[in-house]
This record gives sequence, structure tokens and C-alpha cells, in this order.
Amino acid sequence: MSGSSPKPGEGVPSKPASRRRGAVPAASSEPLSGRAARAAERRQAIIEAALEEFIARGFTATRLDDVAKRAGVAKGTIYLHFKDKESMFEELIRTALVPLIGRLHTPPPIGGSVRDAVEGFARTFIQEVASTRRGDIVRLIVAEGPRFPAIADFYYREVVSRGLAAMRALIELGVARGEIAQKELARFPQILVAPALIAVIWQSLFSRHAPLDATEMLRVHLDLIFGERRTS
Amino acid sequence: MSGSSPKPGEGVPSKPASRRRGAVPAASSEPLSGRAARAAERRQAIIEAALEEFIARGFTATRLDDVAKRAGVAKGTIYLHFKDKESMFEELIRTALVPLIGRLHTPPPIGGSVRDAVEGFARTFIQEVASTRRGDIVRLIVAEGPRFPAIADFYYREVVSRGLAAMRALIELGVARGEIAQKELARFPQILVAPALIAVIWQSLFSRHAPLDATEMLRVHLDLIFGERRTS
DNA sequence: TGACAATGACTGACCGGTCAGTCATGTAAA
DNA sequence: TTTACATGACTGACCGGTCAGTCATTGTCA
Repeated sequence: MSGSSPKPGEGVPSKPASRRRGAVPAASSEPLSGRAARAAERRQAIIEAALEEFIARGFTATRLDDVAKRAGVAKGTIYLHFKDKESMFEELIRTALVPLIGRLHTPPPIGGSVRDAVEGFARTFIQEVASTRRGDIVRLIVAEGPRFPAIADFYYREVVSRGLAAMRALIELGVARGEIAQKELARFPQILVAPALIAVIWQSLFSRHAPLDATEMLRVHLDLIFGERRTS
Repeated sequence: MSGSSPKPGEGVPSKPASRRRGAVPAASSEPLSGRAARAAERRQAIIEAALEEFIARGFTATRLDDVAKRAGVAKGTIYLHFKDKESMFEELIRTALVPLIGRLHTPPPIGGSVRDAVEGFARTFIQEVASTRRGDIVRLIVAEGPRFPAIADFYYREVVSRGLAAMRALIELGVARGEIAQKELARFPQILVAPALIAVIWQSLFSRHAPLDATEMLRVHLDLIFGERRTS
């Protein structure tokens, strides 16, 4: 091969180990003294660095030396926070998914039209997932899932099944209210979600060949399900 | 982690180096003598073994020792057929995609209704991709694509762009004939294909949690696009 | 046809680089 | 000082890639 995979120590090393040991606690927010606090800071740095590396290289190809360097930490420090590479990976994914899971609990969808509710979901999704690093996590799960059944299980339980259940409820409501014509859609909420997933995958694989306007695509898709919108 | 990834030397070792050197050419078809023919046979064995391993483990985690063992061949033999691991991977994917690409050329879709044409596509897809090892290849591309731009490019050029173009043409025809109400669909043929892709991914990640009837899902999706079918 | 030589597919022990994980040593907070 | 945290040199297993040697097959000549 010639111009393939990104090189090891690239990307922003985040903090090249700035603010060395003996720094003053400083004014208020940033440095933060107290052992526990500092430790938590480091742990966070490690998590972010590791996620970055895992996304860029996948599990096996990621070197903990690189993670350490990017986090501005010695390799040994990683092992103060995680048992080993594998459990670090699993814990990482779990952590990264928590906010997503939070979202799935929040709005018991009533009030306006079902379409508005779904549109809200879609907008949130694009903002929070498709255009964030979180989208890459989804791709990472697709990539490593088969080798990490524990991850796949967790993802299914916490995200997929909940998400689909929510969508199914929404669809049934839409059918009941006459907003959705196709009754059978409730049997396959996946159809409702599919384009969103595609958008994420497209983003990381083909966006440089042919950029995809996810927002527009999702709008067209909703028009397909709910019928054309009256007002443009 | 505990019960994860499959073990190295599993699966059928194909031929544990059976039919040793001095065997007779046998009756007619199977063994096949002649140096070139034997070599081709081995190459094929290597390709199949490698594909299997790559699918199960991903690029980096795959050991060429295992590929060799599975193919019933010495490791050195691999290097008689491929320059190195990377080019082997690329060549493999390309090879595996050829039949798929062939499909995309074949039927310039006319004759019956557009829906029938699309349904044909869907059926073919389920038979040839979703339920075959070929589906795993798609997942493999999603997984390794970012690290192998050459693969992603190839896949986009040879499969994605052609496939989408074909779908777009079909959609436009459908719109012109009044089979498809939603005119904007032609702008995003991805929507038409999305559930199929989801089915493939679902298959390899979640099928053991919740099996998915891909055929039914695709039917519902087509009903959504073309309107409910008259006769059941 | 039989004997011998040339060929090159195939082998697998080996080498060298890489990287997950360890631990003796250093440092600063308590 | 004591204690808990942090470091990074180090170890050893692992794996991609090599290559000298083997031997069935093919070609050649008598």
C-alpha cells in the first residue's frame, strides 16, 4: 500500500504534558489541586486520548504508548486506572454511551404532533451524534462488536433496544393519530432509524468523496413516512 | 473480558494438507494435477482462509500463521501469492466484491413495474449478501475503511456510486410512472438502500439477541415507498 | 521408453521489531 | 516523614516477513 492509515503519533497530543508537577493551584477552575482531583483529571485525559486512538485505529492496532503520550501521562499511569487494554476499551465505550443513554430516557413524547417529536429526535441525533465524535463510536461498535460480545450486548441492551422501543411507541402513536399511514412500520422501527445510521457511516467513510446532507436526507425520509409537509 | 473472540485454529482447516505430494491425479475434477492448477488451488485456499480470519478478527488482529494453518499451507507460501499482509487484504476485498459489482451491471431495469425491479434487487441482495459471508465483508469495509482509504475508495467507486446511480434511475422512473409519490426520494437513494444495510449489520451484531426478518422488513419498507400492495 | 537434469512450488525454522504489561525508583501531597 | 501516586526503562511473548533447503513435476536426451 502507499498512502494509507494515519501515522502513530499524529493528531493533537492534547497536552504535551503541560503544567508539570509543581504548579500552583491557580485562580479557580483549571489546574485544580488535591490528589483525588488531579487523579480524576488524568483519568479523564486518558479516557479521551484512548477514545481518540481507538476510533482512529481500532482496538488491536492502538498502542498504549500512543494513548499515554496523547494523554500526557506515562504508560504505567494507565494501569493505575485500568486493569488492562481490554477492560479499558470496554469501560471506555460504556462511558461514552452514557450521555446517549440519558437522552433515550428523557422526553416521554407527547404534546405536539408525532412528527415534531420524531423531528426533534432527528435533530438531536444529528447534533449530538452524526456530527460529533460520538458517531465514530457507533462505527467503532460495528467494527469491534463481533470481537467484543460484551460490548455488543451492552450496546444492544442499553441503546438499541431502548431506542427501538421508544421509536415503536412513537410510531404506534402516529398510526393511532392517523399521522402515519403505513401501519406495519411499528413492526420494524429499524426502518425509521436506518437513514440516520447510514448518515453516520457515510460520514466516516465517504464524506470526502461525496458529502451527504444528513439533515436534508432525514427530512425527505420523514416526508416519506408522514407524507409531504404542508408548509414548506 | 471473558468469552470473547473465537480461538485461532478453529473452523474447518479445509484440507489438513491432505492428498500429499505423490498422490495420483485421480479420476476427473477434484484433485487436479499440473503445477499451475495446484498453485491456483492453494491460492484459492489461502484467499478463503484469509477472508474467514479477517472477517472474524479484523485486519490487525489476524495472524498469518492462522491463515496458513487454516489454508493447510505453510506461512511462506502466502508470500508466494501476496506481497504482504496489507496488499493481501486489499486484493482479497477486491476479489470478494467482483461478483457484487457484476450484479450491478446486469439488468437495465425495464419491463414490469419499478416495484418489481426493486423487489428483485432486494431479493437478490438478501440471498447473495445478507445471508452470505458477503454481508460480513460489508461490515469489514465499514470497520477497516478508515484505515484503508484505498479500500474505501474502491468500494465507493465500484459499488456504492454505481449502486446508488442505479437506484436513482429506478426511483426517477418510478416517479415518472407515478409509482412513487415522494419525488425528492431520487435525491437520496441512500434511503432506499438503508434498511438493507441495517439488516446486514444487525445480522452480525444482534441476531442472537433478536433475530430480524430481513425479507419482511424490506417488504414493509417497499410498501412505505410504493404504497401498500393491492393483492397481499 | 527410461534416466537424468532443471525447475520452482512449498516448507518452516529463524530473525528482528513491536508492544502489553511490570516494577524499582522518584516525587510531592498529607 | 510517611504514604500514595507517577514514571519510564525493561521484559518477554508474539508476529510479520525471510530464505536456505527439499522434492514432486516437467522437460530433455539417448
